[in-house]
Amino acid sequence: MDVVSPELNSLLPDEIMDTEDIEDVPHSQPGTTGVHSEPSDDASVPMETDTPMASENVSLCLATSTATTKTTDSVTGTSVTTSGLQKLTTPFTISPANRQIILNKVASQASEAAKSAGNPPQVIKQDGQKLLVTAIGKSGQPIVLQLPHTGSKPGVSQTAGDTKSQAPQFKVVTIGGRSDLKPVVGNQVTTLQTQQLKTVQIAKKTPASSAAPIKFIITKTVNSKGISPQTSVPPVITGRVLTQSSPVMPPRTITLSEPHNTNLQSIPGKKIAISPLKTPSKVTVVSVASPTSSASQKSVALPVNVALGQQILTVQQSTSVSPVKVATSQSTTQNIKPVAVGGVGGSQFKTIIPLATQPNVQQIQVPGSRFHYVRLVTATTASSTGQPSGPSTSSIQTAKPMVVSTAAVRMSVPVVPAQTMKQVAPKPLTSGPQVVTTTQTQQRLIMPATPLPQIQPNFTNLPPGTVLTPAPGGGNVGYAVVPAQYVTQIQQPPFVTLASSSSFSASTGIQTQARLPLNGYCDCFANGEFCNNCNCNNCFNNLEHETERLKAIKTCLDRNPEAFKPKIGKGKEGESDRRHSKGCNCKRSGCLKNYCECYEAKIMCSSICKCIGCKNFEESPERKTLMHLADAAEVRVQQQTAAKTKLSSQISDLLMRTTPVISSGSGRLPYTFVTKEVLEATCECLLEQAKKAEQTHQPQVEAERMILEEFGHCLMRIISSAGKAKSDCASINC
DNA sequence: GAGTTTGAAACT
DNA sequence: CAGTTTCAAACTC
Repeated sequence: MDVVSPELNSLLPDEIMDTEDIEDVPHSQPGTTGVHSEPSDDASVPMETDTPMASENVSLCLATSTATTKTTDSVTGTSVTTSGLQKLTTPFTISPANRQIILNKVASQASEAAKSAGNPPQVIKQDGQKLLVTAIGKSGQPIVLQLPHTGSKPGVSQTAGDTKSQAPQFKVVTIGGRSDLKPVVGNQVTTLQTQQLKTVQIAKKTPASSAAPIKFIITKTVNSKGISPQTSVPPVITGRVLTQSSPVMPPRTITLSEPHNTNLQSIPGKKIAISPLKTPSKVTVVSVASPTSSASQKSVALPVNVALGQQILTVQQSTSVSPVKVATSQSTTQNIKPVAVGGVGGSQFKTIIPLATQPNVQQIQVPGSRFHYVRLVTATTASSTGQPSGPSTSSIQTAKPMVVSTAAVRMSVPVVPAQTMKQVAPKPLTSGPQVVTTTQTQQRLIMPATPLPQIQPNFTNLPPGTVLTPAPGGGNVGYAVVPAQYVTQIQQPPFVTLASSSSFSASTGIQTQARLPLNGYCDCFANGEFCNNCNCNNCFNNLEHETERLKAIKTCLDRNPEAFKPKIGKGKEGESDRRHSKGCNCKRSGCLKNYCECYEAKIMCSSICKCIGCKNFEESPERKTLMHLADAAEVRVQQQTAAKTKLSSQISDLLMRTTPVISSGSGRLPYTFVTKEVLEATCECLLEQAKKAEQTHQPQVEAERMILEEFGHCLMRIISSAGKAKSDCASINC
């Protein structure tokens, strides 16, 4: 088990790491989300609950303020004690012997100690235990994941030739705890005290927000054996989460069943990037519901720590099993649309769906919408038993996949709204199942970085973006099946460098860079959108190249964490509502041309601007003149437009009134009566009237009036003659 | 539409 | 952090 070091995490872009502005997504029903290890009558018992807790802010960082967690490896005798704030980024130890995973802030150190003592830090491999998961902390309680005994693992059928695959790798991500975590049948989960899970960043902002409910999610793979872990937990397939020292609540253990044939490779040095430094704004909730569960499917907005701007990709999969139910109090549409997750307006959700390998995904363009929608056309017919349908995952087929109800599922992943949401999608360089825990206040999505040999049986068979239904009565948590591509895309080069066996990532990264010009991104990309109907050449900014695209995004964020943030944001207190985040640097344009980003945004230059000869300030006469001219021009345009519209309307009206009388029958139009002779006669009349006025020394105004009056008389005569002619013609015809 | 100007971003 | 380069948008003709 590896965890990204704080140093590495510090390299993560702010969008990913910063969560200050993120607020909880309201949960309609606390304590309703749960994970079902298997279809069973116990579906009503969720693994996690949504009960709001005070100071429930939980980040991926497993932080404990006071509680001390101590775990002892029965085999190695290694004891790890942790106390104080604990970040998940720190490695945690896994004790194969006692089948426990200990989230330990000093795990790395303990691991070193264990290693020096002859105990390999990655003990998980030894037992071939596959999945793990997370923690859901409950107040004050450390999380211990207990792995199932591997002694008798009949179902483990590793792919021939892959020695590493036999050694399962566990990815554990603990985000936060919930107070009301409910044990799932056969699964025992102990929760940590919320305070322990609280991250420093969160603590700074909201020490204890009772209003912010914590939502945690546990992702697990369930053995298909259908064995009820509650009564008897097969050592092979179950992992167990134990609660330690829970002063308030009794420790609860969640037994996590693991797939028999997981191919995850345990690669030392692999780390899970979990925002160590900053509290994740939202935690992606991945919930797995028991297929047999009668509970409706629920969708959860899943923020992705990819600052893509404002796109929303939604994947909707519907099956006849059960209706989709929005886990959050918000409507389905709301899940799709940007949701004010954070206090900062503009937070938006995006559902990121790797489509490269998903032929059944359709990209939907919504007119007038900046959001991209993706629909999964063909719903995966994942059976309630969770049996993988894909042959590719044959090795895992025996394993009982997580209870994935593929009934109607809907997932929306909020993509990092530039300044509102920051989250981390930890990318394990090695493929492996990952545990996702979430708090109500924050959701974090942990996605498999690479093709998940082991967990795929459970998830890969589902369409990307599929939301695994939470347990009936469970919280507003949904488990999203996210293809590995997304994780890899989100991952950054820094992670690659850390990976001991990062050949995959490194190679892909190089390839991506070669194919995607880093400096030549179009507006679509800059806006976090897919290119559509663009004139791009060899465009990779599309769903077909989502992997490359996300890598490029990650690269951009590496270089400039602000890359996808809107440049025009809200100013400080007392300042203008809108201001440039960086300020312009104009030298020759005087900040009065669109070269200036401030001017272009129609905002004044501020003190942070470094422009020279700036004229874009409130009192600037040049600016005022420019504005006046612009306003005048705009007014003129509007007037002209209005005049044209009115004239057009009048003409149409005139034609409508005259045409039926005159044109009917003979089919001649009124203007056909205005012959050359008629015009000449009319003009002569007008000239005569003008002469008359001149001779009588009438003032100009009176002369004009006389001429116009004469013109009116002429028109009346013309119309009258036309009508008479029409009438005569009609009578003749009769 | 071609050429020039400009400034942000990337790069060193 | 400063200087240089690159490049696409804005602008001009």
